[in-house]
Amino acid sequence: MSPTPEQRRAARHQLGTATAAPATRRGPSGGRKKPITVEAIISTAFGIVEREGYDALTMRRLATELETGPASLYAHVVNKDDLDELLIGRLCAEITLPTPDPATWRAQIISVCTQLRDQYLRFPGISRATFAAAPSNLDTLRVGEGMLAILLAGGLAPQVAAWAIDSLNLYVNAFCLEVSVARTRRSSSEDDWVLSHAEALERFAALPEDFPQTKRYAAELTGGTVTDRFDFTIGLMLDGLPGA
Amino acid sequence: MSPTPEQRRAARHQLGTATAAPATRRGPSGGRKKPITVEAIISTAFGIVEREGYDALTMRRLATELETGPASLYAHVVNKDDLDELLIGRLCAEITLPTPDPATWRAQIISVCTQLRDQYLRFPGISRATFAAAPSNLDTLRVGEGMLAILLAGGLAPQVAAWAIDSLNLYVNAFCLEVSVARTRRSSSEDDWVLSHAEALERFAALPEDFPQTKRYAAELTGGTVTDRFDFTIGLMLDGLPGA
DNA sequence: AATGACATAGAACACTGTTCGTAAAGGGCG
DNA sequence: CGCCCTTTACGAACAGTGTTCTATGTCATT
Repeated sequence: MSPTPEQRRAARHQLGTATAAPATRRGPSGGRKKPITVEAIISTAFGIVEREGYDALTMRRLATELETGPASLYAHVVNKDDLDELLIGRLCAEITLPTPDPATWRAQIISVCTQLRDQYLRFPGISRATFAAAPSNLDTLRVGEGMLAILLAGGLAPQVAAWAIDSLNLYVNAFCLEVSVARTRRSSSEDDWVLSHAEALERFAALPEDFPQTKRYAAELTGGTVTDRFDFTIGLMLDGLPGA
Repeated sequence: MSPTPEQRRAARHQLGTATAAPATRRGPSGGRKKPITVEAIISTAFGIVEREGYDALTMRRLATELETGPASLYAHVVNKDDLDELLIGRLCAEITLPTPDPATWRAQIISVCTQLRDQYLRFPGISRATFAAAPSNLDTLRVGEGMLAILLAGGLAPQVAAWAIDSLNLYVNAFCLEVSVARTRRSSSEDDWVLSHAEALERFAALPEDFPQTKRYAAELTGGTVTDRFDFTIGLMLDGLPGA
C-alpha cells in the first residue's frame, strides 16, 4: 500500500520505519500537468508565502494554485499543522551546518542563526508555524544537532550548550515573527509606509511628561536597523557564554 | 457625544485628547444585570483565557458569556485586534515598576521580567496577542519606560539599554508563547500527559546514528524546569551587559 | 407627549480548516 | 481482451471564525 499522510508524518518523527512504494497512479483528472505530489504542494506553498506572506497560505488558496479543490490536499497532507511542519522542515533542511571548529565556534553558531533568520524573513510570517511545530521533526532536530556539536566543540558544558541552543532558537524565531508582523502592519495600515522610523520617533517625542526616559532617548529606542538589533542580541547571549 | 471605540483606541495611543462623557444609556435589554461596558468585556475575556486558554477567546464565546450576540461587542471594541490590545494593556498595567536603584538594577530588571512572565503564563496563549499588538500602547510604553529607567540607572549606555529592553521583552514573550503552546499540545494530544519528560528523553535516545550529540546529551536537552530555562536565558543576556 | 440619539442584537456575508461521498483512471487478474 | 478493485481526485457540505448591515427597543431631552 502507498503511505498514507499519517504514516509519512510518523516517519518524519522517527516513530515508524520507512515505507517505500512509489505509486504513480493517476486520478480522474487524467494526464494533468502535474500529478499533485507532496513536493508540488510544498513548493507552491512556499511560493505563496514568499509572495503574499504566511497569512495568505490557506488550504483553499493553495488548492486553487494547484488547480484543484481543498479536499484533494488531504490525500497528501494530514492537516494544516502537518503542512506547516513540512514547510519548516524544508526550511531547516536548507541550513548548511559547518563542521565544528573549536577556534571559530562563535562565528559558526552566528552563521547558523543568521541563516535561520534569512530563511525565516524570506518567507514572511512563517515563523508562526515554527512556534506551533513540535520539536521532534527530523529536519529540525538536524539543525539542533549541528548547533549542539558547535557549542560542545567550543568547550561549553553540555547543560549550558543545550539551554543556549534553546534560547537562541527561541529568540531567532521571535525576532523574525516580530519583524514580519511589523512589516505587514506597516504595509497594510496606511498608504504611506515610508515614514515608519520618523513617525515612531515623533510619537515618542510627543509623549506626556510621565515618560521622561522614553522621550529623551526616543532616537535610541527607534534607532538601528533590523540586523543591528539581531546582531546585538545574539552577541549579548554569546558573550555571556563561557567559551574557549 | 460618547466616545466611539475608535476614539478610545486613539486615546490609548496618545493620538487624540481625552474625551469624558460617561453616557449611561440603556438599550433594548432594559434593566439587565450588567450594562455591558468595556470593563465587563475585558474582565470576562480574561476569565475565558484564564480558564480555557487564548484559543477559546472568540467574539462569539465572549458574547455568549455576556449573554448577548457578537455584534453587541463592536459598539465598545473596534475589532478583535483592539480587544487583544486592551488585554495586553491591562496585563501590563498590573506590573509594578520599582524605583530605579543603581545598586540592584539587575535584580530589578529581573523582577520586571519575572512579573511579565507570570502574568503571561497565568493566561495561556495570550502572548500571541502581544506579538500582534502595536508597541505604541500607553500601558505597554509604561513598562518600557520603567525598564529603561532601571537600565539607565544601572549605568548602561542609552543605545545598549534600548536594545536590551527590546531583546528582553521579545524573549519573555516568545518564552511564554512556547510554554503555552507546549502545554496545550500536551494536554490535548494524548490522554496521558504525565510522561512528557520521560517520553521526550526516550525519543531522543532512540534517534538514528547521525544524531550522536543529541543522543548522548538527551538528558541535558530535555532537562531543567521551565523556570530554570527562563532564569538561564535572562541571566545570559544580563551577564553580557556591561553594567555598574 | 413627541423626538431623536444610541446601545443592543438578529441575521447574514465572506472567510477558515476539515470531512463525506462519489466519480474517474489505472493496474492486476481471469 | 475485459472485468474488478484499489487508488486518486474533487464537488459539496459542515462547523467554526471575524465582521457588518439593519432594525428594534429604550432612554434623555425638547
